[in-house]
Amino acid sequence: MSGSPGETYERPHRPPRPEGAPAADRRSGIREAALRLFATQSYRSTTMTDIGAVVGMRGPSLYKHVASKHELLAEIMIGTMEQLIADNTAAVAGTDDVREQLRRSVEAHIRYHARHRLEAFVGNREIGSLEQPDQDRVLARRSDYERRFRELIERGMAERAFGVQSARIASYSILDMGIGVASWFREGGEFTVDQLAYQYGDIALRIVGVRTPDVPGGDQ
Amino acid sequence: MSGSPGETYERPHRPPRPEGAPAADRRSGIREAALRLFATQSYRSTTMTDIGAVVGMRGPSLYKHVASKHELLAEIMIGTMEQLIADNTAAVAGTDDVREQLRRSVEAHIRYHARHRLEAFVGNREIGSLEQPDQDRVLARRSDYERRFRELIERGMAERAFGVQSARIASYSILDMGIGVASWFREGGEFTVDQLAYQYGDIALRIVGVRTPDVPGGDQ
DNA sequence: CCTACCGATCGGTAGG
DNA sequence: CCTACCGATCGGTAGG
Repeated sequence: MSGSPGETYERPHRPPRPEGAPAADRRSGIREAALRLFATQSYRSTTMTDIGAVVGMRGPSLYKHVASKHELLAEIMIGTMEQLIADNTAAVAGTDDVREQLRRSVEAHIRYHARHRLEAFVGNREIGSLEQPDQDRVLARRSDYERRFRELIERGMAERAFGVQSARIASYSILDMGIGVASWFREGGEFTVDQLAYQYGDIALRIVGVRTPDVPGGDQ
Repeated sequence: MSGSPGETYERPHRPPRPEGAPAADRRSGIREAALRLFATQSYRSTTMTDIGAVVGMRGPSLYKHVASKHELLAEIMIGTMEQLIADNTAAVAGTDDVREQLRRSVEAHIRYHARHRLEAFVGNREIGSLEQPDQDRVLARRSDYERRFRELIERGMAERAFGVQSARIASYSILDMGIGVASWFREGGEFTVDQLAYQYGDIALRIVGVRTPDVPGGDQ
């Protein structure tokens, strides 16, 4: 729930290149640098000079590897949504039980937001920075992703496994609490990613009305 | 959970001033215009010319009413946190029951995020755009606000009214799902602000392990 | 409240 | 991969 992920960078004149770094890694190195800078300074405030400095070249030299600054943002954001959708597909594949599918969906959601904090953070803050047609591409994938959770909850309702006042609000609340994880989670803190995922799985089940241990006054 | 709040503006050459608008309203009009533009285009992408166009003057003329563009952002963000804290103080004042205090705190949280979507949206996205000492001022108020929820949950645990694995995660999940409301809520949609607040109050109670109607299979 | 304008910044291109 | 540089933008000031 705090501000943007904070790190510090140095920006020497002609520096941090491992000399003989394979040209193939160039592009992914640039993407990683861009991601870090977009997350900490915002897309708009990050300059090509900034990105270049991290990977050890001048701003204009980046155009040998990428078409534009916007392309870097679009790749990050579309890749993020594709990964979330793929993870969700894998999560629900292993079982037919709607409770277990919800738990696994939420755990995958949390795991992604904890392990790929920067991607998730940028993905949620920079939607307005995307130009068309990339913005629509990302929004379409977001709708798809949201729909999976809503329909899962609706199925749980139909099977009388879940009980909520509104499947839409239940799904938003579950998704939004996961999104929040990208803002405050830090590896090496009080909880591991796995512990976090499990706890949020429990919380999601409680939201849809499934009984979980740790009820008030003991585990009855 | 969608993108930024979308509206459209016109930017005529010398336009939308009600002619004899009281000079006292000038400043608040400018703040409102800035808020809308910061929310839809981001702080960084909003120019003084943009803001001036909304209130019917040239960019440089704004400096007769405000000290800087940054001052507008800082006022919005500090004001947002102060209001949230004041609302929370009022919310817990009317009762001693920890369940009822949590419900009212969450309802106030949701109400603010639904009624002041733009403030909340900007308040959560533009923290990194704030310069010191304003950023620290806002972060200090955020910590205060978060602590209120965490300590309330801890009290509920001590009184055996609540049962959670981690008060910190429970409070983050509750706060974060409320923050999400600012992204997707639209007045005139499926739910009124009051209905929304009530439903989230229920969800929060479920998260902390308090039984609520609409359990699976009827209301038990 | 306006025009003129300063000083600085930035994405991207040219042409090695 | 670099330097030089274009064209455009922007916050803010000067001086009415």
